[in-house]
Amino acid sequence: MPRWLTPEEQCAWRAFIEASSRLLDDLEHQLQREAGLSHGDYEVLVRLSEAPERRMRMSELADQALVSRSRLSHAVSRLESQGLLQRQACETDRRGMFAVLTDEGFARLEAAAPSHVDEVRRLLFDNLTEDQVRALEEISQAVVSARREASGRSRG
Amino acid sequence: MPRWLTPEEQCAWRAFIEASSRLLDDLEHQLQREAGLSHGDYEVLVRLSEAPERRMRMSELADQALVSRSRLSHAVSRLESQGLLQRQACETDRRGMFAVLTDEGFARLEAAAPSHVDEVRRLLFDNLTEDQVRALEEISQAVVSARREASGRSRG
DNA sequence: CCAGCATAGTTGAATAGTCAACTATTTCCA
DNA sequence: TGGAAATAGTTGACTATTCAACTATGCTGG
Repeated sequence: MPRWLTPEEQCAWRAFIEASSRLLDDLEHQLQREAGLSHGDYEVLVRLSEAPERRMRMSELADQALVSRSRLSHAVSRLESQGLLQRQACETDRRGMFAVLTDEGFARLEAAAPSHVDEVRRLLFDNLTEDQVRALEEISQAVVSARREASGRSRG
Repeated sequence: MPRWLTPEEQCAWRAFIEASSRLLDDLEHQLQREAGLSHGDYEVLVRLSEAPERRMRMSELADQALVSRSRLSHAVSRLESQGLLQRQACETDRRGMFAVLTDEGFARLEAAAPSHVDEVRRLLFDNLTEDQVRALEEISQAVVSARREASGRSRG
Protein backbone atom coordinates (compact mmCIF):
# COMPACT_ATOMS: atom_id res chain seq x y z
CA MET A 1 0.00 0.00 0.00
CA PRO A 2 1.81 3.11 -1.20
CA ARG A 3 1.80 6.16 1.03
CA TRP A 4 0.27 8.74 -1.26
CA LEU A 5 1.00 12.45 -0.99
CA THR A 6 -1.36 14.59 1.06
CA PRO A 7 -3.29 17.21 -0.92
CA GLU A 8 -0.97 19.89 0.47
CA GLU A 9 2.07 17.92 -0.60
CA GLN A 10 0.59 17.34 -4.05
CA CYS A 11 0.08 21.06 -4.53
CA ALA A 12 3.49 21.92 -3.21
CA TRP A 13 5.08 19.31 -5.44
CA ARG A 14 3.41 20.47 -8.63
CA ALA A 15 4.10 24.09 -7.82
CA PHE A 16 7.73 23.28 -7.15
CA ILE A 17 8.13 21.35 -10.39
CA GLU A 18 6.57 24.16 -12.39
CA ALA A 19 8.53 26.91 -10.67
CA SER A 20 11.89 25.22 -10.88
CA SER A 21 11.43 24.07 -14.49
CA ARG A 22 10.43 27.49 -15.67
CA LEU A 23 13.07 29.26 -13.65
CA LEU A 24 15.85 27.03 -14.91
CA ASP A 25 14.57 27.12 -18.49
CA ASP A 26 14.36 30.89 -18.46
CA LEU A 27 17.87 31.22 -17.08
CA GLU A 28 19.15 28.73 -19.63
CA HIS A 29 17.67 30.74 -22.49
CA GLN A 30 18.89 34.03 -21.11
CA LEU A 31 22.46 32.75 -20.72
CA GLN A 32 22.38 31.22 -24.17
CA ARG A 33 21.13 34.44 -25.73
CA GLU A 34 23.42 36.83 -23.91
CA ALA A 35 26.58 34.79 -23.57
CA GLY A 36 26.30 31.69 -25.71
CA LEU A 37 26.67 29.49 -22.65
CA SER A 38 24.49 26.74 -21.24
CA HIS A 39 23.78 26.90 -17.51
CA GLY A 40 25.99 23.86 -17.06
CA ASP A 41 28.89 25.51 -18.85
CA TYR A 42 28.34 28.66 -16.81
CA GLU A 43 28.56 26.68 -13.57
CA VAL A 44 31.79 25.09 -14.74
CA LEU A 45 33.33 28.46 -15.49
CA VAL A 46 32.13 29.94 -12.19
CA ARG A 47 33.68 27.13 -10.15
CA LEU A 48 36.96 27.42 -12.01
CA SER A 49 37.01 31.18 -11.57
CA GLU A 50 36.74 30.75 -7.81
CA ALA A 51 39.38 28.04 -7.53
CA PRO A 52 43.02 28.70 -6.62
CA GLU A 53 44.94 29.52 -9.79
CA ARG A 54 41.62 29.24 -11.57
CA ARG A 55 42.13 25.55 -12.04
CA MET A 56 40.61 22.40 -10.66
CA ARG A 57 40.87 18.64 -11.06
CA MET A 58 38.27 17.21 -13.40
CA SER A 59 36.55 15.07 -10.80
CA GLU A 60 36.26 17.82 -8.24
CA LEU A 61 34.96 20.17 -10.88
CA ALA A 62 32.37 17.63 -11.95
CA ASP A 63 31.23 17.22 -8.35
CA GLN A 64 30.99 20.94 -7.72
CA ALA A 65 29.27 21.73 -11.00
CA LEU A 66 26.83 18.86 -10.37
CA VAL A 67 27.47 17.04 -13.63
CA SER A 68 28.68 13.55 -14.46
CA ARG A 69 32.33 12.99 -15.29
CA SER A 70 31.49 11.98 -18.80
CA ARG A 71 29.44 15.07 -19.33
CA LEU A 72 32.16 17.25 -17.91
CA SER A 73 34.70 15.62 -20.16
CA HIS A 74 32.64 16.41 -23.25
CA ALA A 75 31.86 19.90 -21.97
CA VAL A 76 35.51 20.66 -21.28
CA SER A 77 36.40 19.57 -24.81
CA ARG A 78 33.83 21.97 -26.19
CA LEU A 79 34.90 24.85 -23.96
CA GLU A 80 38.52 24.13 -24.75
CA SER A 81 37.84 24.34 -28.47
CA GLN A 82 36.22 27.72 -27.82
CA GLY A 83 39.35 28.81 -26.01
CA LEU A 84 37.59 29.36 -22.68
CA LEU A 85 39.72 26.87 -20.77
CA GLN A 86 42.58 24.42 -21.17
CA ARG A 87 43.49 21.01 -19.95
CA GLN A 88 46.67 20.59 -17.99
CA ALA A 89 48.24 17.31 -16.89
CA CYS A 90 48.65 16.75 -13.16
CA GLU A 91 52.25 16.10 -12.24
CA THR A 92 51.71 14.28 -8.97
CA ASP A 93 49.04 11.90 -10.28
CA ARG A 94 49.60 10.89 -13.82
CA ARG A 95 45.99 9.83 -14.28
CA GLY A 96 44.83 13.29 -13.35
CA MET A 97 43.97 16.39 -15.34
CA PHE A 98 43.29 19.97 -14.41
CA ALA A 99 40.88 22.22 -16.21
CA VAL A 100 42.32 25.73 -16.24
CA LEU A 101 40.28 28.83 -16.98
CA THR A 102 41.91 31.01 -19.66
CA ASP A 103 41.83 34.81 -19.65
CA GLU A 104 39.33 34.61 -22.45
CA GLY A 105 37.18 32.28 -20.40
CA PHE A 106 37.37 34.62 -17.44
CA ALA A 107 36.42 37.55 -19.63
CA ARG A 108 33.47 35.66 -21.04
CA LEU A 109 32.30 34.87 -17.55
CA GLU A 110 32.69 38.47 -16.41
CA ALA A 111 30.65 39.54 -19.40
CA ALA A 112 27.92 37.01 -18.71
CA ALA A 113 27.62 37.35 -14.95
CA PRO A 114 25.88 40.70 -14.42
CA SER A 115 22.91 40.04 -16.65
CA HIS A 116 22.65 36.50 -15.35
CA VAL A 117 22.56 37.74 -11.77
CA ASP A 118 20.00 40.37 -12.68
CA GLU A 119 17.87 37.64 -14.14
CA VAL A 120 18.16 35.51 -11.01
CA ARG A 121 17.07 38.49 -8.94
CA ARG A 122 14.24 39.39 -11.28
CA LEU A 123 12.88 35.86 -11.62
CA LEU A 124 13.45 34.74 -8.04
CA PHE A 125 14.58 37.02 -5.25
CA ASP A 126 12.61 40.12 -6.20
CA ASN A 127 9.50 38.04 -5.68
CA LEU A 128 10.39 36.69 -2.24
CA THR A 129 10.35 38.16 1.25
CA GLU A 130 13.41 37.86 3.48
CA ASP A 131 11.67 35.10 5.38
CA GLN A 132 11.03 33.22 2.19
CA VAL A 133 14.67 33.50 1.17
CA ARG A 134 15.62 32.05 4.51
CA ALA A 135 13.01 29.32 4.16
CA LEU A 136 14.23 28.47 0.67
CA GLU A 137 17.73 27.99 1.94
CA GLU A 138 16.63 25.87 4.88
CA ILE A 139 14.45 23.67 2.70
CA SER A 140 17.26 23.22 0.21
CA GLN A 141 19.74 22.42 2.96
CA ALA A 142 17.39 19.86 4.42
CA VAL A 143 17.07 18.11 1.08
CA VAL A 144 20.79 18.12 0.45
CA SER A 145 21.72 16.87 3.92
CA ALA A 146 19.13 14.12 3.92
CA ARG A 147 20.48 12.90 0.64
CA ARG A 148 24.04 13.03 1.90
CA GLU A 149 23.17 11.08 5.02
CA ALA A 150 21.25 8.50 3.04
CA SER A 151 24.11 7.89 0.64
CA GLY A 152 26.60 7.86 3.50
CA ARG A 153 24.52 5.19 5.23
CA SER A 154 24.20 3.03 2.10
CA ARG A 155 27.90 3.31 1.29
CA GLY A 156 29.04 2.72 4.87
CA MET B 1 26.61 48.72 -11.85
CA PRO B 2 25.03 45.31 -11.42
CA ARG B 3 23.04 44.65 -8.29
CA TRP B 4 24.87 41.66 -6.84
CA LEU B 5 23.19 39.07 -4.67
CA THR B 6 23.40 39.53 -0.91
CA PRO B 7 25.38 36.83 0.92
CA GLU B 8 22.10 35.31 2.12
CA GLU B 9 20.76 35.22 -1.42
CA GLN B 10 24.00 33.69 -2.69
CA CYS B 11 23.75 30.89 -0.18
CA ALA B 12 20.09 30.34 -0.84
CA TRP B 13 20.70 30.29 -4.57
CA ARG B 14 23.51 27.76 -4.45
CA ALA B 15 21.62 25.58 -2.02
CA PHE B 16 18.56 25.72 -4.23
CA ILE B 17 20.51 24.80 -7.35
CA GLU B 18 22.15 21.88 -5.62
CA ALA B 19 18.97 20.60 -4.01
CA SER B 20 16.83 20.84 -7.10
CA SER B 21 19.47 19.35 -9.41
CA ARG B 22 20.08 16.41 -7.16
CA LEU B 23 16.43 15.86 -6.44
CA LEU B 24 15.47 15.90 -10.09
CA ASP B 25 18.44 13.76 -11.10
CA ASP B 26 17.66 11.17 -8.46
CA LEU B 27 14.04 11.00 -9.49
CA GLU B 28 15.04 10.73 -13.12
CA HIS B 29 17.31 7.77 -12.40
CA GLN B 30 14.78 6.08 -10.19
CA LEU B 31 12.04 6.35 -12.81
CA GLN B 32 14.39 5.15 -15.51
CA ARG B 33 15.48 2.17 -13.45
CA GLU B 34 12.06 1.11 -12.21
CA ALA B 35 9.85 1.99 -15.14
CA GLY B 36 12.02 2.83 -18.14
CA LEU B 37 10.57 6.34 -18.27
CA SER B 38 12.18 9.75 -18.21
CA HIS B 39 10.66 12.29 -15.86
CA GLY B 40 9.37 14.19 -18.88
CA ASP B 41 7.66 11.10 -20.27
CA TYR B 42 6.21 10.38 -16.86
CA GLU B 43 4.72 13.87 -16.67
CA VAL B 44 3.18 13.40 -20.09
CA LEU B 45 1.55 10.13 -19.07
CA VAL B 46 0.30 11.59 -15.77
CA ARG B 47 -1.37 14.53 -17.47
CA LEU B 48 -3.02 12.27 -20.01
CA SER B 49 -4.20 9.90 -17.31
CA GLU B 50 -5.98 12.77 -15.56
CA ALA B 51 -7.59 14.20 -18.68
CA PRO B 52 -11.15 13.41 -19.78
CA GLU B 53 -11.11 10.24 -21.89
CA ARG B 54 -7.40 10.11 -21.15
CA ARG B 55 -6.66 12.27 -24.13
CA MET B 56 -5.47 15.77 -24.70
CA ARG B 57 -4.57 18.10 -27.54
CA MET B 58 -0.86 18.22 -28.24
CA SER B 59 -0.42 21.89 -27.41
CA GLU B 60 -2.26 21.72 -24.14
CA LEU B 61 -0.32 18.64 -23.19
CA ALA B 62 2.94 20.38 -23.99
CA ASP B 63 1.94 23.35 -21.84
CA GLN B 64 0.90 21.20 -18.90
CA ALA B 65 3.90 18.90 -19.08
CA LEU B 66 6.18 21.96 -19.32
CA VAL B 67 7.92 20.92 -22.53
CA SER B 68 8.25 22.54 -25.94
CA ARG B 69 5.93 21.46 -28.73
CA SER B 70 8.78 20.07 -30.69
CA ARG B 71 9.99 18.04 -27.78
CA LEU B 72 6.50 16.76 -27.12
CA SER B 73 6.12 15.78 -30.74
CA HIS B 74 9.30 13.70 -30.61
CA ALA B 75 8.37 12.27 -27.22
CA VAL B 76 4.91 11.27 -28.39
CA SER B 77 6.43 9.49 -31.37
CA ARG B 78 8.67 7.52 -29.04
CA LEU B 79 5.89 6.68 -26.60
CA GLU B 80 3.62 5.77 -29.47
CA SER B 81 6.18 3.32 -30.81
CA GLN B 82 6.31 1.78 -27.33
CA GLY B 83 2.54 1.41 -27.43
CA LEU B 84 1.95 3.67 -24.43
CA LEU B 85 -0.21 6.15 -26.30
CA GLN B 86 -1.65 6.89 -29.71
CA ARG B 87 -2.24 9.88 -31.88
CA GLN B 88 -5.78 10.66 -32.93
CA ALA B 89 -6.87 13.31 -35.41
CA CYS B 90 -9.15 16.06 -34.12
CA GLU B 91 -12.39 16.24 -36.06
CA THR B 92 -13.34 19.81 -35.31
CA ASP B 93 -9.95 21.30 -36.10
CA ARG B 94 -8.18 19.54 -38.88
CA ARG B 95 -4.79 20.90 -37.84
CA GLY B 96 -5.17 19.35 -34.43
CA MET B 97 -4.12 16.06 -32.91
CA PHE B 98 -4.95 14.32 -29.68
CA ALA B 99 -2.55 12.17 -27.75
CA VAL B 100 -4.52 9.30 -26.21
CA LEU B 101 -3.22 7.13 -23.40
CA THR B 102 -3.54 3.42 -24.19
CA ASP B 103 -4.40 0.76 -21.61
CA GLU B 104 -0.81 -0.32 -21.76
CA GLY B 105 0.31 3.23 -21.10
CA PHE B 106 -2.05 3.49 -18.16
CA ALA B 107 -0.78 0.20 -16.78
CA ARG B 108 2.79 1.34 -17.12
CA LEU B 109 1.96 4.52 -15.26
CA GLU B 110 0.16 2.63 -12.49
CA ALA B 111 3.18 0.41 -12.13
CA ALA B 112 5.57 3.34 -11.97
CA ALA B 113 3.62 5.69 -9.71
CA PRO B 114 3.89 4.12 -6.24
CA SER B 115 7.65 3.84 -6.15
CA HIS B 116 8.00 7.25 -7.72
CA VAL B 117 5.76 8.81 -5.08
CA ASP B 118 7.66 6.99 -2.35
CA GLU B 119 10.84 8.46 -3.71
CA VAL B 120 9.39 11.97 -3.74
CA ARG B 121 8.38 11.53 -0.12
CA ARG B 122 11.70 10.06 0.88
CA LEU B 123 13.84 12.65 -0.89
CA LEU B 124 11.68 15.66 -0.19
CA PHE B 125 8.67 15.64 2.11
CA ASP B 126 10.01 13.33 4.79
CA ASN B 127 12.70 15.92 5.38
CA LEU B 128 10.43 18.94 5.70
CA THR B 129 8.16 20.25 8.44
CA GLU B 130 4.56 21.18 7.65
CA ASP B 131 5.57 24.82 7.72
CA GLN B 132 8.31 24.15 5.24
CA VAL B 133 5.92 22.39 2.89
CA ARG B 134 3.66 25.42 3.07
CA ALA B 135 6.62 27.74 2.51
CA LEU B 136 7.79 25.69 -0.47
CA GLU B 137 4.41 26.01 -2.09
CA GLU B 138 4.18 29.74 -1.43
CA ILE B 139 7.66 30.37 -2.79
CA SER B 140 6.91 28.33 -5.88
CA GLN B 141 3.61 30.10 -6.42
CA ALA B 142 5.31 33.46 -6.08
CA VAL B 143 7.84 32.55 -8.75
CA VAL B 144 5.23 31.20 -11.12
CA SER B 145 2.87 34.16 -10.75
CA ALA B 146 5.62 36.72 -11.14
CA ARG B 147 6.67 35.04 -14.34
CA ARG B 148 3.10 34.93 -15.60
CA GLU B 149 2.57 38.60 -14.85
CA ALA B 150 5.82 39.55 -16.51
CA SER B 151 5.04 37.67 -19.69
CA GLY B 152 1.47 38.98 -19.65
CA ARG B 153 2.81 42.50 -19.42
CA SER B 154 5.30 42.01 -22.25
CA ARG B 155 2.71 40.35 -24.48
CA GLY B 156 0.03 42.93 -23.69
C1' DC C 1 56.70 -7.49 -4.56
C1' DC C 2 52.57 -7.98 -7.22
C1' DA C 3 47.76 -9.20 -8.01
C1' DG C 4 43.67 -7.30 -7.69
C1' DC C 5 40.85 -3.62 -6.89
C1' DA C 6 39.93 1.37 -6.94
C1' DT C 7 40.25 5.79 -9.07
C1' DA C 8 40.86 9.41 -12.98
C1' DG C 9 39.40 10.46 -17.00
C1' DT C 10 38.08 9.62 -22.02
C1' DT C 11 35.58 7.73 -25.84
C1' DG C 12 31.94 6.45 -29.10
C1' DA C 13 27.54 4.91 -30.02
C1' DA C 14 22.91 5.51 -28.99
C1' DT C 15 19.45 8.55 -27.34
C1' DA C 16 17.27 12.87 -26.46
C1' DG C 17 16.69 17.88 -26.98
C1' DT C 18 16.77 22.34 -29.52
C1' DC C 19 16.06 25.34 -33.17
C1' DA C 20 14.37 27.04 -37.29
C1' DA C 21 11.90 25.95 -41.23
C1' DC C 22 7.97 23.94 -43.02
C1' DT C 23 2.82 22.37 -44.18
C1' DA C 24 -1.78 22.74 -43.32
C1' DT C 25 -5.51 24.81 -41.42
C1' DT C 26 -8.14 28.43 -39.16
C1' DT C 27 -9.16 33.18 -37.76
C1' DC C 28 -9.54 37.93 -38.36
C1' DC C 29 -11.00 41.95 -40.52
C1' DA C 30 -11.03 45.34 -44.34
C1' DT D 1 -15.00 37.36 -49.58
C1' DG D 2 -10.23 36.93 -49.65
C1' DG D 3 -5.74 37.51 -48.16
C1' DA D 4 -2.65 38.28 -44.21
C1' DA D 5 -1.60 36.68 -39.89
C1' DA D 6 -2.08 33.34 -36.31
C1' DT D 7 -2.19 28.62 -34.71
C1' DA D 8 -1.32 23.35 -34.63
C1' DG D 9 1.81 20.30 -35.21
C1' DT D 10 5.84 17.95 -37.55
C1' DT D 11 10.37 17.43 -39.36
C1' DG D 12 15.36 17.17 -39.87
C1' DA D 13 19.75 18.76 -38.89
C1' DC D 14 22.55 19.90 -35.28
C1' DT D 15 24.01 19.71 -30.59
C1' DA D 16 24.11 17.78 -26.07
C1' DT D 17 23.71 13.94 -22.78
C1' DT D 18 23.92 9.28 -21.23
C1' DC D 19 25.70 4.83 -20.70
C1' DA D 20 28.86 1.36 -20.75
C1' DA D 21 33.26 0.09 -22.11
C1' DC D 22 37.89 1.26 -22.07
C1' DT D 23 42.97 2.87 -20.88
C1' DA D 24 46.02 4.16 -17.63
C1' DT D 25 47.59 4.87 -13.21
C1' DG D 26 47.63 4.46 -8.18
C1' DC D 27 46.85 1.91 -3.88
C1' DT D 28 46.79 -2.06 -0.61
C1' DG D 29 47.05 -6.52 1.73
C1' DG D 30 49.07 -10.99 1.66
